[in-house]
Amino acid sequence: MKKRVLGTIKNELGRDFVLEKPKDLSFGHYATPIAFSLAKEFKKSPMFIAQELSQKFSQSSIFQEVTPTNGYINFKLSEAFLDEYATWAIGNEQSYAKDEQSETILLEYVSANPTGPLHIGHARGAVIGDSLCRIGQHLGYKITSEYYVNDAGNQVELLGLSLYLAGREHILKAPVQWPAEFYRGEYIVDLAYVAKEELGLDIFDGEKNIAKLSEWGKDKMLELIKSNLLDVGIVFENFVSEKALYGKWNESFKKLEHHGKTYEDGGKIWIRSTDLGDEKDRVVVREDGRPTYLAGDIIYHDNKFQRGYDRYINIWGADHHGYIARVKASINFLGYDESKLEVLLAQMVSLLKGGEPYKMSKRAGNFILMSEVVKEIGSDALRFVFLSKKSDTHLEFDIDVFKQEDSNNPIFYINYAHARINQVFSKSQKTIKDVLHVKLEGMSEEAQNLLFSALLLPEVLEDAFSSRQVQKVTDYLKNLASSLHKFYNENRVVGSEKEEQYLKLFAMVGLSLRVGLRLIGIEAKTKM
RNA sequence: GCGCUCGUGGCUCAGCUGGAUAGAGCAUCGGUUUGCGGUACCGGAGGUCACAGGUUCGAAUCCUGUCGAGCGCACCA
Repeated sequence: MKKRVLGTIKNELGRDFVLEKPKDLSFGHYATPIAFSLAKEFKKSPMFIAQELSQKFSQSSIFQEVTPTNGYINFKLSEAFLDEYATWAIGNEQSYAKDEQSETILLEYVSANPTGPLHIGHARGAVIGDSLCRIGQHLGYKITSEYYVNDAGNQVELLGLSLYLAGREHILKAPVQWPAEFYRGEYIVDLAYVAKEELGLDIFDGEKNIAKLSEWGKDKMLELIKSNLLDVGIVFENFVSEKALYGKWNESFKKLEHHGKTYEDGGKIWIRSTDLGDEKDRVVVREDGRPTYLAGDIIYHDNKFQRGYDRYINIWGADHHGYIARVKASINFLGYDESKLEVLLAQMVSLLKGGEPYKMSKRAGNFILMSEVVKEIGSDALRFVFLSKKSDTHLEFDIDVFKQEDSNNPIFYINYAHARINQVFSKSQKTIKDVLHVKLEGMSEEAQNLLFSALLLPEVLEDAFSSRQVQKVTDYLKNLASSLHKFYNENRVVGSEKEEQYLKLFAMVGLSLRVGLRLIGIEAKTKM
């Protein structure tokens, strides 16, 4: 819809312009302040220019009215145009709000260490990534979702050691000293028991078995993570193992060397990341020859860029923001265009329950499991909260709100609107087919506005995706639901003389609610 | 100390490629049903957009400085 409008206006004006939403729908559906910028150029008043320009549109069929107001030009779409679009959309649910973008994107998210179940902090990046993926794919982008598995390095070793100690302590009842940094969550003890079943009791016999426990435990944890993800409807296309890529280090290293971006100092190998704005140069190979974590990421990004996507998006926890500069520098040093990499940061989440704050920490024992919260409020609500705020702002929410069944609970509120529409249809004993032919013309101002809001979904999706701000979708859905409830309260549908028109209007609203929800991973309810 | 992010009604946040009276939800106060689910709707009150300068026709939005908050500052991952 917006594209048609943009096209039509641009055609008349013959230049670029900003198209925005008026503050108030009573001004029109779209508006442009272009007259202000032209005022200087033509040395005429904005009012005069707006007046003149708006007359150009008097013949257009998609606008009912184009009016100059205080220098703005306001466009009001014609009912025939809105109706035509709605009729098509209702009749073509599968194609509605789709687009034909062709960019290929590699989207990496979650990538939590395979050393424990997902906690609530991971959940945010997870649902944002998944929703971006769904929305983007709907718009035609070719998106591949990927999970980078940190299966090399200390963390996994630590997992093996922790399992080993847990087994000795709880199963063999041997006295054990726990170093501070070891994993102490309950899941470690549970997993130790599983190890006893699957690997036999003597796995806890001597330290020689720790490597085996690490490897086995990591696989188990990855399975657990996958099932945590599946519980909220997330399935990854690719899992890439850090360990498996390690063999390619020489290849990547040669590229860095070739570009003269490495040097040796103190027996270690460094990269000159300060050249590109990093605070200091970084070690990539330690004195003892072991590559650092950054080296792993260099290999991984080398691998990513070799696969030739148009764009790369990483979703990281906000505590990694200092890491962005060095990864970007590395990509540049490898000879790639680092501006193709975009990093979205997911900020911390603070959870409340009945006003009481929860504290969480990744390593200590008192973090909140994602699965726990899913169990309490369900996948839909969990997804909705995490999607309803910009990813890089702190998010605070109270679990109890999502157990309420009233307008305090946005997911309930939106579902209720959708269910209401269904209810009205069944009460009227008519189907969508029965009303599709009805023309949405001669309707009240409110009805027209509701229709217009319902038709905004495609541009909301486009905007949300290109700005990587999924909360624009949740906001839109809340507003649309609110408009529906309001309209419902003020207008009787069943039995009124406008019944068929209103049913068609409702069908359109229901469609946008349903499709919008689906694209953020939530199935709309038809009954409450 | 350095870097990043940020500071908008009591609370949680929109708005930030400069543009029409700064918006919403919650909380609060007051209303709405002899009608399709009141599990809903309407209205009131409440804001020096942290502060001080600057840029301009116009600044919550851009620039500079000050104050305050969070996070990061590993050869860990």
